[in-house]
Amino acid sequence: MANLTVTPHEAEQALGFRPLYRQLRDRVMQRIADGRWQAGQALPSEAHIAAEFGVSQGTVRKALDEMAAENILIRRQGKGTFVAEHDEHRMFFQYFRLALDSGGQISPQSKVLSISTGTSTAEEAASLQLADGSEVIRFHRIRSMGGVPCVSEHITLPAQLFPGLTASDIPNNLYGLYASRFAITVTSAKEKLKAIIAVGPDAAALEAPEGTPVLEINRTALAINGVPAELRRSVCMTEHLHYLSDLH
Amino acid sequence: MANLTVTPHEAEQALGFRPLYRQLRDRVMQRIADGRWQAGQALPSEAHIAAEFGVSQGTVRKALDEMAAENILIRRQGKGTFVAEHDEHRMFFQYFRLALDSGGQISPQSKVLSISTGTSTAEEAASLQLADGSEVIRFHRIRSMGGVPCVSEHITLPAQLFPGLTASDIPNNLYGLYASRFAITVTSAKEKLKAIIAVGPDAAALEAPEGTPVLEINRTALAINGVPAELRRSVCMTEHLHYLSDLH
DNA sequence: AAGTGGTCTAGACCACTTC
DNA sequence: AAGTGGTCTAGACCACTTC
Repeated sequence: MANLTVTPHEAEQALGFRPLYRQLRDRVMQRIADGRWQAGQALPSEAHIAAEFGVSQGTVRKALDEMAAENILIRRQGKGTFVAEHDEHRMFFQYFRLALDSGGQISPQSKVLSISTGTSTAEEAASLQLADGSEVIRFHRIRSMGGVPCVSEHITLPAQLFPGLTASDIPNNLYGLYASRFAITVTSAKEKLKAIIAVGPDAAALEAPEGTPVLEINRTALAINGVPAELRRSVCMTEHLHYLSDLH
Repeated sequence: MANLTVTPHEAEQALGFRPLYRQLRDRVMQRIADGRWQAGQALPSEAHIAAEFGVSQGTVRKALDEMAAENILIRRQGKGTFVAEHDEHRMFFQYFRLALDSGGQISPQSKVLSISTGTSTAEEAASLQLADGSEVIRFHRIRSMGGVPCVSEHITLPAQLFPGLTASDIPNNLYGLYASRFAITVTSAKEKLKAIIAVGPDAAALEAPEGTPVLEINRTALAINGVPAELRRSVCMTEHLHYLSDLH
């Protein structure tokens, strides 16, 4: 185990006890991150990995099993261990919880109505854990299904994390863009929902008559390191749509 | 391993391959279910369990680790393995997603307004996977926070699963009652949310003025075996409340 | 010092997939 | 037949808790 940490005793001194299989896990993660082992491809067999890193197959197994439990790897008996493909479609619907009452889950079209930069309000700064008055990027977009506007979205981003973002860059799947261009991987989000009456620019963008009840969703999205990366206020027409929530 | 299934070959014939550690898991589950190992109490040590069931300590470990991952057991190095306490409070808020805008999560008071039995509608039968026209129990209750009505709930139960349920039985925490009195443990639920305008008996029960936007939640709750056990339509005032959704 | 779960190893054999 | 991950065992040693 010359390649990994050292003796248990030294490791203990340095940063508490860190098991071999976790050290191995770190190194496997590194290989995935630097592209030596690519998404969708097979890793070497347990035996090969064990030989290369100088640990037992049992230790390799423990590291890979842990990563499989976190959906980083996929293991298939008889075939091998593969780097998971966080495919676009699945990722998208993980954070898009609106579905048609009739059953289908369809992808909406998006159109950016405005984009601007400015200084954060006290509330934004608090939610994004920024210093007061930090630079933020704001944009407003409308999402439609089959040509019918259904969601009006107001998004606020810390400018520091998204240098050079402009309206022309904005695709339907924002979190894919955040990951590929800004190395910001959204891993969780917290949403607060309310029923309100549509008013002002939202009502206009949604073509909602006076007094229409709409679903307001306030989201804070967190990056992989737990840092808030996005605020999003969505106003949704729910006449033919609903929001799906799974409780476990 | 005379106590567990038999030979691998026979098991294979019977129902496909079922590993030893899973068979052991089943038997441990049974002991927890029949009360021989009670919530909050320690199990015998891995070595004792291994000896009693005639398997290796590694196999015991694999069974217990799996149950720990599912929050059925809690393992503490140096202390032992304990049956998890699915405490009331945690269980309740797992399925009660409404919180005050001001921050606190408070438990609402409940009052049953009406209860009746009848035959299921086609829609209810489909959602509960019952034969058309099966007997169901329906009740309507109102939940209040600090004396202010906030949720109007319409609940439909398959009468077969809840024999002898009457209005006087109904506590604030229904799922606790289902588990303790009817041996029905709700383990997951799917909710569909919409924004609507309060009308009829809901508006009356909520003391909602004409045109008030409210959050409508349609829940299907599933028991441990995956069988639908309850339908619940909740109509919520969200002026000072919001619905919390965590996405991962 | 004694008891608990946690880590790590080495090795046998099995289930599944591919050739 | 050969290669993969999955199961199971036995045993050594370690980290943590309690006495």
